[in-house]
Amino acid sequence: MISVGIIEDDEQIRTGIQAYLNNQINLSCEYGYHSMEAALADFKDWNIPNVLIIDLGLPGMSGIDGMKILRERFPDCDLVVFSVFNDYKKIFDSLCAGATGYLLKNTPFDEIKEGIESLAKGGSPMSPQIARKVIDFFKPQHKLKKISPLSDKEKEIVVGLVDGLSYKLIADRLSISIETVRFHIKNIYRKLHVHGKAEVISKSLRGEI
Amino acid sequence: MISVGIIEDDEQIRTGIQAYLNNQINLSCEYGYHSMEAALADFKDWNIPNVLIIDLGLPGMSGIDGMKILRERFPDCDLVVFSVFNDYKKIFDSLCAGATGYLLKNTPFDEIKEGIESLAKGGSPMSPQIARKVIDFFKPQHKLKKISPLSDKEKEIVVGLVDGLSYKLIADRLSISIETVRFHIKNIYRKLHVHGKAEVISKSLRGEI
DNA sequence: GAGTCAATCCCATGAACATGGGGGTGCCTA
DNA sequence: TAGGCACCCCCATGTTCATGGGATTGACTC
Repeated sequence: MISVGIIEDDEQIRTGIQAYLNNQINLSCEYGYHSMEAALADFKDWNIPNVLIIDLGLPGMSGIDGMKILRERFPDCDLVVFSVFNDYKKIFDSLCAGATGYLLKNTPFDEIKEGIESLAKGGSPMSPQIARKVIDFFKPQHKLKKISPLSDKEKEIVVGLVDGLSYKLIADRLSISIETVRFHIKNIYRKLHVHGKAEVISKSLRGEI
Repeated sequence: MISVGIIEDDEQIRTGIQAYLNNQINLSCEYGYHSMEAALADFKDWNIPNVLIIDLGLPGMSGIDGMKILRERFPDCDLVVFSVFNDYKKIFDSLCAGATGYLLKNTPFDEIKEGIESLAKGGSPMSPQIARKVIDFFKPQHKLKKISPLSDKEKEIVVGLVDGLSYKLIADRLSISIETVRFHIKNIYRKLHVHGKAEVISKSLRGEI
């Protein structure tokens, strides 16, 4: 028997889901709250469901802020976002806050049920649109590739800088003179509008090159 | 009608899936290959399925390397990994290579079919275990937080370094003397066993602090 | 075949950094 | 209450870096 809770300010939705889940043979949903504050006040180590369905657009504390606290206090409770939002920011903020699933509000009841069961089996329920966006996060981004104004050689030099090498060591690694390294770095600085290797390393590691 | 292709060296699996998919009213699976090389030789702009199911452990060119090429040449063809591997490296390498879905080899035929349909609707089919690992990627990692040997002030200084500031500017930002900045940086270098700000920036941005 | 451009080298100067020493003041904890 | 630790400041030395000027070569374009 999986114990489920729901934090959702729309009473109709909340009670509807509670009623549906309580009707399932393997689920119970005794925990229903209209706000994150109410939920946090009620939960204790010995009084916490296995799974929490959380709306993002709550009055008072937001679902995302709430999840950070919940994740900290009750790491064994799986958090599932239940929201109308499907934009990147909301999705990634939720995942970074500790959500283990993300279902859109148009998800049919039976799929919510399946999602909860999937959680128990080590899965992560996501609406299709959400899954696609999460996957897209890893996709190579060609667009940024071409805007790099650096030549191949200059990029090699940047790698050396990122590795923390001195000009001398970069020269040795690339089998060129230290003067050539100097020359390239001058041009790198010009192209990137920076004035020191620290900024080059930052830009590089942040993917701005 | 969705056109599907499969690249899989195990003939039994390949023909089995082809037969099943061809039996579906809304799918066709005319493209079957035993290796990535064979597939790449056959595909043309006018001769490419909508969806490609790809095994990772192929003889010759690996599925991951192949996907990189496919993604480049045929960006409109959705790639779905079909593999026994469920380790982080394989998963993320696949996604970075351009996979839009990832199904484990124990996936029943009907779920493969549903996955393909989901793709067409903008979804990203993933086996539950895979979805969980992808989601976990975003989860906050507390464990590394405490091992940082740097004091609070030192961390502030590191932020300044990462921002590419000179000692003077860091001093101004923190309202302390440049000599104090020097002092802290000396200690930072000692603690991190490095000998220059470049290495500090690298370590910091790589999450090693 | 003149022009552009990346890449290779050289020199010089001032600024910034790395590293080694000194001093202090507080706060906490044994 | 002494020792440890984080924080604050100062000095001196040598190294590395940033930036400006040059010059040459080969490849590719027009």
